Amino acid sequence: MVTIKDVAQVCGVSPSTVSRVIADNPRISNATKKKVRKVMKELGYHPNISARNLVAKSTNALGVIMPSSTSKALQNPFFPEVLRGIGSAIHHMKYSMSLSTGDTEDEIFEEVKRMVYGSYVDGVILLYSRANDPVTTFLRERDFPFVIIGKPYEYENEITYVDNDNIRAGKEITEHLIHNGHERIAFIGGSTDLFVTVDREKGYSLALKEAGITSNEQYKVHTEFVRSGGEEAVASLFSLNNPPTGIVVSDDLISLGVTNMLRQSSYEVPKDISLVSFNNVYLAELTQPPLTTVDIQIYELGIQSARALIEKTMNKNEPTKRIIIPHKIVYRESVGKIK
Amino acid sequence: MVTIKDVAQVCGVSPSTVSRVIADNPRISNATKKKVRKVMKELGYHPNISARNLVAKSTNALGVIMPSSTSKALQNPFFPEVLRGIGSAIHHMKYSMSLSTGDTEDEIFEEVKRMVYGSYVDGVILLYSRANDPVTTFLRERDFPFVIIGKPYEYENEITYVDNDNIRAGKEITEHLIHNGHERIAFIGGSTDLFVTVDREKGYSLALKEAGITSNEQYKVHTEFVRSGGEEAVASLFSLNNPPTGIVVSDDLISLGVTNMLRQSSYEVPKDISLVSFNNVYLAELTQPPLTTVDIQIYELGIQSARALIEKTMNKNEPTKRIIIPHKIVYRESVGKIK
DNA sequence: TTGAAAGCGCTAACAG
DNA sequence: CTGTTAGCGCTTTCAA
Repeated sequence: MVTIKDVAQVCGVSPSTVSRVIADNPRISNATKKKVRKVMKELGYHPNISARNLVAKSTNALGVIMPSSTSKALQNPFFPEVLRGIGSAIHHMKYSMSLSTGDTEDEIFEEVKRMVYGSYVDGVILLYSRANDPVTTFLRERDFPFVIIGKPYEYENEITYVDNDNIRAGKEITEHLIHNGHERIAFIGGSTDLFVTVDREKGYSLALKEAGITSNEQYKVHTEFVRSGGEEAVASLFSLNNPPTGIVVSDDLISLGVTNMLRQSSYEVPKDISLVSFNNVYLAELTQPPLTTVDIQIYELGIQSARALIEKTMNKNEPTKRIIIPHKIVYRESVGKIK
Repeated sequence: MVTIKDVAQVCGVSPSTVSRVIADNPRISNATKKKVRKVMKELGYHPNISARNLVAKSTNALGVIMPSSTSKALQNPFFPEVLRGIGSAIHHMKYSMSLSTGDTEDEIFEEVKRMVYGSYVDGVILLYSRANDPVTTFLRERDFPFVIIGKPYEYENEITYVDNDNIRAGKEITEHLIHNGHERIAFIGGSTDLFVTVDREKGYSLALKEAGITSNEQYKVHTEFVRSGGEEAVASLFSLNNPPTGIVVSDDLISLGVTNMLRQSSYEVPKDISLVSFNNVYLAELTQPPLTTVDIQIYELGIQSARALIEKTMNKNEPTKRIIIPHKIVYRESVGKIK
């Protein structure tokens, strides 16, 4: 391995001079800079990160924590897409990303501790937001820089987070159904442990209320991402006296499941029933019919969270921020007009 | 930050003793070990990784390289699933994972160079295999430890890789169609730049040949993951004089698209046409009907690649290996009997 | 504009 | 069984 000393020796300068050239220190003459750079290239010199990190007491790396993967939820295309966003921001800032996937809550917590205690990373991005999350508490108590993608359960004002305005998005997409003449509108969501679900449902309720439609508890269904149980829940929706004519589904992946249950019961979208959902992952245009869905700009969520976190690591008392990424509705063919 | 010296001082021993306790060196008395450990806990001591890496000249970290994300292919649930596998292996070995997503080939190459030159990682896992890949060449020429998930394009005997027996899998799944009476069987695959596609198609051809079915070039279609163009390709399949009664599709995600094109043309699966594919991602059971597909054990691909790579980094002249992960066919409802 | 020297936190001979 | 010492590769005062 070629070190700073080797370069220095060949150049006939001191190691510190070489170091300064690397940092592009303005107090080094252009002549020496040029010479040193030439030699660095010739010898194939590359700075050793560990050595640099040791003295700098910082790693220029961010930790990214995936949610517990006990459920199949991780197969949601949401994740590769945020990772891409984070990756892009990180690349441009010359940072690196340390990824942690953990099967259980404990495993995740362990990994975070390793990252933080071992000074593996300068900050952490949480790809989930859960109630009573030991990780969040840990990070908060240590005052270790972190951001959440999604809305924090507690201490909302003390935690920097990047999210969509899910209430508004939920409202708007429901209104789209209303504008198309729908009045009997159901909501199918994932676990209520997740804030996204809750917020999107809030928006749904709000839209109904504003439109003067009385909401119907029987129209609200919560199901896991996985098949099991989901079918019955949806089936029950259609055994009602007044089955819905439109459904707001909280996630494209769930929509896929719903579409198919519908088809099994010989309901046709959008003729018999209209469907709208959220995320606009690649799948949404692959289904038949393609889904009208809220594009939440997943990639951008990734970029912004990484940027916000990097700012925080560079300046410990950067103020807490709440960054809301705009959404937009993508109109496709899953919605029909009533009457 | 509490260092080894602090612990040493409080314990009244030398730093090296503390270091040895950390390494659980057998030549330290149990008494001191106990005392030192107690103090470490009390002071909240955690070893500094950068310092350790500097002297150890190794980082206990693996780099993971995603394919270029210009195409939407990255949204394939395949990726979160391999990452989980890798993450699991890595966690148990107390390694960490540095993830690189790059938009362009150049960006990817840059990141790999950073990882390798900067000694960020001890080895690299490539989540793709492409012809004329500068990254592969770079790694090979430097003799830097790496493994490929998939089959290398060149130097197959010199590169450790983890893959399925895609030819056999392709053969078996095609035979399943044949056993159900199908003779006019088509193949729809992704880009032929990918070895997976090629191998699975080989298996398909082989099965036909063994069954004495003459293969038909018109039955072979290649389409990108993305919608565009895919529809026409499939449509052309059904404008033939003798349209197929069964289709082997090289990826569950493509299957999803195909199913929907089929439905658009009022073909019903499995009544009018049978469909089989590969990967068994979560989606495969969410479609209507659920897909008969080859489970390639993505998670296991991840685990094994990480393990193989770690072995390699620990022992530079660990022999080159080819690790084949067994597949199994998951029978669901997308296949019908002919006659 | 450059060099000398100290030190980041840890490990590993070597010595005892 | 434990301490002393040197050094990993880099940055950064301080001095010139």
